[in-house]
Amino acid sequence: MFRGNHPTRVDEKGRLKVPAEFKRRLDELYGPQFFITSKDGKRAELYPMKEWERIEDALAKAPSSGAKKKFLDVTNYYGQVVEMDAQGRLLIPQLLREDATLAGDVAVLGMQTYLVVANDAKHRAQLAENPLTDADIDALGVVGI
Amino acid sequence: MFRGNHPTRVDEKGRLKVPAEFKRRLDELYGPQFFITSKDGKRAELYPMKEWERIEDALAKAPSSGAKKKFLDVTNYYGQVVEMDAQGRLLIPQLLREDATLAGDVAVLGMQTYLVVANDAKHRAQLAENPLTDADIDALGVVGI
DNA sequence: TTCTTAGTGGAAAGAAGTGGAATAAAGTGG
DNA sequence: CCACTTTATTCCACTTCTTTCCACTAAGAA
Repeated sequence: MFRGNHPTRVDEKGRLKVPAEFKRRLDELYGPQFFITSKDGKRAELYPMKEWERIEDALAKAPSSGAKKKFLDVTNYYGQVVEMDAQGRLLIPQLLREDATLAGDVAVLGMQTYLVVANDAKHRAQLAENPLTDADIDALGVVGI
Repeated sequence: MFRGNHPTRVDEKGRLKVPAEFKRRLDELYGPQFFITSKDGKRAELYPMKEWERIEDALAKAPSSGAKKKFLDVTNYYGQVVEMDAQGRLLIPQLLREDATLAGDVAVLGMQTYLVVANDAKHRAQLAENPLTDADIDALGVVGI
């Protein structure tokens, strides 16, 4: 399970330095291959290949639907298979770099099974715009939060 | 399985440069022959010959129907058998080039068993017009996305 | 302070992409 | 039916970009 925010950087060549703690986890649980994509074009999502394949399988079994088609259209448009090098860096596709403004300082967030890579300022703004409400929390139905 | 987006170009002669990664996959799994066609005239679909034959076989076994007739009418109207040259380029039929506006920058999307070739700007516009919403994702019912 | 690990920049080698010339094929008119 | 014109295809050679790897710097632990 990936959790928390690990600030890092994207260099001029568009390479993301995977924070050491996440890298260690990834090396031990998965191979060096990832599927990097986006559902909204505003931030990147980094899936270990196995996790992404699991999602593809689940989708393949689901009946055809507009939502499914859209999902594939979007994720395959932004998506690309990427490999992490020995230095723990991986190249973010240009399209994603541009649309999600991934350059310089970025936040890498652990989202349990995958990672989110976001422009820090943009992410803050989005949180401010669309805050978590008491109603949202109630809807979760989980005790102890 | 083909996945992700590999931007490439169609040159003035109407030749599509197959992105190297897809080319490698195709060379290893299939021959240099493809069936290029379209279901809507808005973007091209590129099937390795074997995959297209599989579809034809499945159709042949299906009973006659309006849907089947339409499918054959459209795919055979736009369709053509094409070969990839040693440089990884293949000639897109003129009709398809015109209708789907395939010139200059195009996106080649991996769609598991086949590839989609779309005008980049057009595809983006389509995504913007019809974005993937939280409700869509919820509707998929897949965990871990 | 010294050792180890994390992060960064960049040069060199190799691969990918591109244009266009040469060759072949198809089409057209006499 | 032949010769000529035009179009299409193949292949070579150049350029550009990408990837890989090496080496340095910085930061933190012993």
